[in-house]
Amino acid sequence: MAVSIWLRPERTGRGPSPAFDRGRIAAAGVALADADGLAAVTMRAVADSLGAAPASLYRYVATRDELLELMVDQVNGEVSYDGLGAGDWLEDLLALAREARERYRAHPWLLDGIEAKIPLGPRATDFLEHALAACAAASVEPETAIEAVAVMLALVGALTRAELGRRAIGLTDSERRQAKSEYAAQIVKAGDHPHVAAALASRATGKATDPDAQFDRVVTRVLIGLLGGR
Amino acid sequence: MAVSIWLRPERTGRGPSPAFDRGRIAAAGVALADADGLAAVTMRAVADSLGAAPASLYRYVATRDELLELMVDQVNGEVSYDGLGAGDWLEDLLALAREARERYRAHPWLLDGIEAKIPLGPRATDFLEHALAACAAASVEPETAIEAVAVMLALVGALTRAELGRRAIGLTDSERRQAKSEYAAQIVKAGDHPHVAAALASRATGKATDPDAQFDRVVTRVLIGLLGGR
DNA sequence: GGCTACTGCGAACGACGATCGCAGTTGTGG
DNA sequence: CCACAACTGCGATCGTCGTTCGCAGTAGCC
Repeated sequence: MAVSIWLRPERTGRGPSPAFDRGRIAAAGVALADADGLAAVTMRAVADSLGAAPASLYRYVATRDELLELMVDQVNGEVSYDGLGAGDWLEDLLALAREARERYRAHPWLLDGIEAKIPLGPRATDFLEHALAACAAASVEPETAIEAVAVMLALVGALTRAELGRRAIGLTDSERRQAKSEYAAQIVKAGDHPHVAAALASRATGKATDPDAQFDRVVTRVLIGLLGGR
Repeated sequence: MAVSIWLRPERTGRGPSPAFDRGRIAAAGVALADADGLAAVTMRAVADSLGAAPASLYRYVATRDELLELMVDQVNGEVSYDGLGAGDWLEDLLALAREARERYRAHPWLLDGIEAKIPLGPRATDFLEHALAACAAASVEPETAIEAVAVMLALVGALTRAELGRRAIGLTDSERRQAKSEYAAQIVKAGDHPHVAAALASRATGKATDPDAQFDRVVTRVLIGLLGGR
């Protein structure tokens, strides 16, 4: 029941043919989430956008959580694995990391922490397979490889979140604006947090670093640190 | 209004003295979340556990999201910064990482992704201050330091999540049990995902690795990779 | 051609977050 | 000393949500 992503009871042929399928429902949910965030994905809204009644969805999806699982699996199907296996393992992993970041950019609601509480779907297994294949070329133990992939994915999420400004490690944009006339500014300037203040100042005055270059650099260093090489 | 963690309108003295304070409400929310997960933290449940009516909470907290902000800030106050600054920067950062992991262990609902969509609270700023102070001893630019701290925190979350088995990068425990007789097993054994199958097999047969040693090793390697040294 | 297993769905339930206004309480100013 | 103002907790209620139940209709099977 919890693994319902994988399988559905097969049709006996009896009765009217279904009006939709799980793929279309998931796609409708993804469209709503892309437009107005994860909170906009209500059963009624999805049903509306499909021209159906709210109760009809439950013929295809057991619960809203399962719909979210299908949505995550759906966007995992957008990942491309072209050009892998030609270069060295580091290039392959970096390409996979870029692909994962593109997925976060296209569907920022993935950053809301849904993936963490959703079982690994079929398309996520595809990603894992390719990532482990790349690690195998680095000739490390499987446990080390799984570890490295997990770290890489967490890393991509954190970096993309920072890039999208949804929550910088410093302050949110809107907050940074408010902070000047708020208690936050007092705390920072009071000297309780000199390093934070310095970091905020340097970030304000510093030249804008290229996010793509930063991404590649950090991911590469972490992967080399974990898998050795070079 | 969004930065209400930092400040509240001061009392004029007029009227009856409040029956509670934001700290007690946050503590009640933390207790509920610790016991039954984040979903159990409803305004009514928190009010009940305080012996108050649901509507009364809104005298202290503007919205449920603000209550969650207070809860996160509350548990951030449990972090200890003792013994820092004595050794080298790597030891300090590792100690902070261990402290962060302890926080996740004590309050697993932090892994549900709340932190990501909550503005940086006062106690989180304290943590950031200590972490940046440690990075300063490594003599790196502030931007690199912020980056490294963000990566470290994402890393701690990912590792702790894996350790708690809430979602291993492989499969959930309950799922791994079901998978044997489910479609998942078919996929793995069908040969579509040989590396995933190998990793699962090696994990099943492999000796149990010490999570603490693994944690220290991974965090150390990543930090060295990001901040240089050694 | 009836039986059966399906379909979509109207109506409803319970729980939730949030609001409004009222009764009670406390300090303050005249 | 007392009326007013500024607070308090909170009962009642609203709108929305996820989900369930049962019914009417439909298509294949024996």
